[in-house]
Amino acid sequence: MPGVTLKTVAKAVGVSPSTVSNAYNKPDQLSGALRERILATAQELGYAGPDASARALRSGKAGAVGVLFTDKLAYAFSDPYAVGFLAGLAEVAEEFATSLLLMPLSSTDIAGGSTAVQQAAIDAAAIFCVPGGHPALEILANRGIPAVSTDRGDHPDLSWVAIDETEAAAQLGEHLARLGHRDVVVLVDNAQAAGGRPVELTLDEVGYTDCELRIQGLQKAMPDARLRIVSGGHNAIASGLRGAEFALDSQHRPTAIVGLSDILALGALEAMKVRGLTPGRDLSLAGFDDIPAASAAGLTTVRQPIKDKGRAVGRILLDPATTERRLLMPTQLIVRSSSGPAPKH
Amino acid sequence: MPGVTLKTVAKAVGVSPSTVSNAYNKPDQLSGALRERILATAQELGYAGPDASARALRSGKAGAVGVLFTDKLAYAFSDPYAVGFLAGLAEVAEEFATSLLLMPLSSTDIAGGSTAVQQAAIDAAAIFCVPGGHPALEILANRGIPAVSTDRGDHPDLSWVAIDETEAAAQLGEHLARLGHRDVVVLVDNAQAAGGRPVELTLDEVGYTDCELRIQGLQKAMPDARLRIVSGGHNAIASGLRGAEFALDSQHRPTAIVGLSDILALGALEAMKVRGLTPGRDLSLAGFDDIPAASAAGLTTVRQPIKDKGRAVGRILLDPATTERRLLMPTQLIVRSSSGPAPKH
DNA sequence: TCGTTTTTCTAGAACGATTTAGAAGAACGA
DNA sequence: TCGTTCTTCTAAATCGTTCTAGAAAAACGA
Repeated sequence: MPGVTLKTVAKAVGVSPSTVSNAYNKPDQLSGALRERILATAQELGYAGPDASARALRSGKAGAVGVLFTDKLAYAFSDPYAVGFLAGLAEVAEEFATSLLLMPLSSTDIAGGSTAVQQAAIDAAAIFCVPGGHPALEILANRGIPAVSTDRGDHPDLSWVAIDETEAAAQLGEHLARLGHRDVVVLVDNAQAAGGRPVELTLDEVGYTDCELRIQGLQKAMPDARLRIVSGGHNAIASGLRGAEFALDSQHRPTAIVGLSDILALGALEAMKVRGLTPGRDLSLAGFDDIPAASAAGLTTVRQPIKDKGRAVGRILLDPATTERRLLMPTQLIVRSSSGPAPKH
Repeated sequence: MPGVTLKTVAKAVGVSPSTVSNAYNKPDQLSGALRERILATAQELGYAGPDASARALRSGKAGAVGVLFTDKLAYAFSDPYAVGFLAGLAEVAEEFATSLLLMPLSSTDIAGGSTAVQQAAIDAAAIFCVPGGHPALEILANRGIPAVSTDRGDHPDLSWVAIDETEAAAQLGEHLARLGHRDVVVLVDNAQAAGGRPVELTLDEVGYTDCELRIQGLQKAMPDARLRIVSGGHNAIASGLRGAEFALDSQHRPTAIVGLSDILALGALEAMKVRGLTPGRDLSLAGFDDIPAASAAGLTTVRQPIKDKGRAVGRILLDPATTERRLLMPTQLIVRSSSGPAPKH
């Protein structure tokens, strides 16, 4: 029962440990007959094959790619956008017989060093929407683990697969400007408001670079508009709902609300429903990402090819044939019924 | 740059490797001053902390829980039901600072032993909808890795968190029987039909135990009904669509279609749309799981608490305080507009 | 002051494999 | 027949930790 190892098998068969190892890893290094005999004996002894950790240590390959998510891991699964990314990444991982290691990013004790980012046995890492400058990124860099981010970073070593955030937002901004919108509230994901009370933020307080760029893109495309940044908490329907309520109940009511993710925009849609407001007529609403639910809800949004993004990250990490280290994916403005002309004052 | 290890640091500071190890893992085993000094030197040398594989090898703990999915990994993400499970599991994993290792289950070469199930460095495993008797399960058992399945297994060692499949299906069966349905097509996930051509199956060919139980439950609750089992491929919208088309175009057209997952039922809904059939009037439709899209589509279904299922699996795997090894979760019939009285002949 | 306990640190043996270099024997060509 | 090339297998070193004892020094109680 206890401790059946390579050595045990080797002794039982009467060969050296190296040979047993070869039986598993390099079948052409030994005669077929012997290999059969080794495998049979192993089976008989209840040996389940080379130990994963030992192999990883000696050979320096873990056979797994780490995935780092913003904030709570459980949280990532509530956003179809994140799930789509994962699906694309998983597709490539599967192709290369590599596992995906989802690492929780508990910010507590990150200095102490007992986090998953420190401990995880991985060969490479995919970084999904983690704000630049996050300590976890430094840890990865320190460990010498190649990483690909979904956000353009300024660090020269970092690879990324991203979109032109500014340009994408500008497309949407132009659309809204053309419709005559001058008062816009932008809903963002923000930890400050996670307690439950919505907050209004300055551009500097936003935190995520991609969000900042989107807001700048919007502003650039609608120079005459007044943009306010509001957050109702993390990236979730409920946060969008709260943020939109805050915006709708404020003194100066906007004529358009832009969620920096469809999830947030869908939350805002709920808030409008409660108040009996019709999207596209009483108030315009737009999102980002174009998740499946967006089309069902008639939400104007900026589509990004999320699954392809996941695939591309996977290829950079795993496929030696891929030489491109930085990729800009196309985006597309999808106009639906939730956006319409600004109501005349 | 090359090979900075515990030893390097130890030598630099002038202490033994054990002490450096303790500085990281057992801070109370050495004076604070020395610890500070060690950590500082490590930083200086660019040492990123103990190597994951080496630690895993020596201590016997990998800090990760494996997740095994039916079929393609990329595939799992297209089903909100699977995603919900993952979310619940991730929640608990996060609590215990444990990573989640998603393992591809490529059936090729499973005998050869080079699969993720063989190689993965994991302490425990969650098995999601993998049919009993699958070789991967045996491998896990062989490796001595504790596992929890989402299906009731007959193996005495196996833990599980499941639902009473028969009873859950019987609830739905009674509902349909009461509505007067006598001709029912059951849509199932099946690899045989993955090529694209829908097939009609016998109960024995279904493969998945949980599906078999559901069909038996349906039959039990509607003894007078004629049940036909049809598959349009794997668990996906498109498969449901193809399976339903096959059923609707067949000689003996059913008055009700039951998808053994909401995803399959939603596919059937598409097929009905194309043909201009109104669910609940021209044809009744029901599913399983109650994913978010089901309520939006007005789909009658059997709800199961999937996130709780994930959480429970996580607790059994990770929480020593949890002693229960087998759990039956409650289910609930959710009647919506997609089911109605069978049209009079 | 002297034994006893506590704190702080170390030596050396695992952990379970893979890898490198090379030995022994078989097969081969001329 | 002899030197050469394969094929098949092995010995020993290593991968980078953590663990088990136990030693040395410091603190303690009486």
